[in-house]
Amino acid sequence: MPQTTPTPASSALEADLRAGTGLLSDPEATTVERLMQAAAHAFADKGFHATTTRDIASGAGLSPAGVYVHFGSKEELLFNLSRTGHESALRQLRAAIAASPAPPGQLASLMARFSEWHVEQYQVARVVQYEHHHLTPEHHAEVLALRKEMDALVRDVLERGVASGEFAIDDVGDTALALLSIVVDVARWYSPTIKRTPAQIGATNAALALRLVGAAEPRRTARLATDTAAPPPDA
Amino acid sequence: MPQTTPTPASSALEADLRAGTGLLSDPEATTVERLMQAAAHAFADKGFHATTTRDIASGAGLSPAGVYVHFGSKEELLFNLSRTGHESALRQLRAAIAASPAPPGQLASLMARFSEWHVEQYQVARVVQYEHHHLTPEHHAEVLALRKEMDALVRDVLERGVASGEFAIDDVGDTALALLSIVVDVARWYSPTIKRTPAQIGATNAALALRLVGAAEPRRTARLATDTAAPPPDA
DNA sequence: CGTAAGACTAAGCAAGCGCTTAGTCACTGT
DNA sequence: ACAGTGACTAAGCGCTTGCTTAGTCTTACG
Repeated sequence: MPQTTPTPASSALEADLRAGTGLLSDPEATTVERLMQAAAHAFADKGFHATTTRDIASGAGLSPAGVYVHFGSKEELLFNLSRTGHESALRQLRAAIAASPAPPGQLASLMARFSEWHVEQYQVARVVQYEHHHLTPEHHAEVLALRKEMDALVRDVLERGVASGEFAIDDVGDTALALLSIVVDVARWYSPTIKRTPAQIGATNAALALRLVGAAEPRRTARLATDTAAPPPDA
Repeated sequence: MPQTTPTPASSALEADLRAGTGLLSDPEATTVERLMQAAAHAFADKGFHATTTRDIASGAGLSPAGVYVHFGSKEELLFNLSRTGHESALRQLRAAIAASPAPPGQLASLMARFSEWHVEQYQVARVVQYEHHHLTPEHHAEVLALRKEMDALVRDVLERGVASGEFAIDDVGDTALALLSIVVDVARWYSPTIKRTPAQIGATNAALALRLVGAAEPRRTARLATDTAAPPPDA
């Protein structure tokens, strides 16, 4: 049985600030931070199982054994990344909802900020959205609780908007799921080679959300697609 | 260099018909079909790299070496699955569009049938949507061409709806991406334990799509969520 | 100065991996 | 009757994997 290191976690606020630092780990960062960055990069790029502990070690500038000074196993590294990532995402959601007094503004702000988070932290976001089922059952359950909280926050905004008459939708659960699909899917299709800025993507998804709940500004002029606007569907 | 078997492909029409056959491979099916089913099951469940060729072999009722009688490598198995899966998806899309004369009906039919496909073939759909980047560059390029076709079909329906004045949207590319996000994401959250039928999910997504393009039936009564309707966000 | 603790590496182990080899068996055509 | 063919397996090869061990170096502290 492996001697499990007592699970370091590196200030989650720091993690929010260190946004898109690029391919090679920041040599100024602590070793634990560099390991988490290297793991996020590799897990997002190739997936948990295709990533070797040697990939992570060399990405952080360590020998293969250096990983195990700080993390008891590869799965523990994934868990730390996944947990802090979910917590970071939840913080964004809560802040976005708090930034506006009424459901329509809350929904717009929520979609914009959460989409921007998926773009700016797209490596972490990919791990959060697509790698959590490789966790051990115990760790998976812990992360699932955070995911349910995220879902509940979105549903709550929708329910209050329906109650106030500002939203006109058929079903809160279905609509919440569709809204989250639009955001979560950003982590799948986004690539740094895409030219749209995080703010543009956020604004687009906020506008789409308001349409979906029947709270969009009255009417817009229909406009045919120009080649300048649309992103490629795949990298 | 490995002696590559001349790439069997098993009638794609057959593949469409054999929908959700469950966990264990159909013993009536041919060996190639059983291998593809076992691979789809394992790849969807654990991902390409976490799946061993021994998993696939035993899932198809063969010894580990039996796989290599029919496929030259594990990647070739993924490629066959991915290619026939993309072709099957494309066929659904085209049939859905052909089933209706005007853009609103085409969009509704497209969203409904494509969503249903993601549910009924959810193991294949997961491989199609989430495993294709594990292909070799050559094979990846081939399925990317099929993916671009799928995207083009959706955009075409939107553009014709905008041109006819039936759709009122801000940007065709952004809207097409959001619609595809809603459908593709079905493969992520769907699980056979969920109680909603494929037809229900398809109808929901068709209705959401019509709202999103501003072509929904005039107004609906706002209705608060009841516990009976909404699916869980995770398995 | 001595020593204890922590961060790290060189080397390597056992297990599991993708895939191959050599051969068996059932069936087909002549 | 028999050679040929294709589907399949038992055994295993060479390599990579996650992780461990034993030890070095640096820093902190009495």
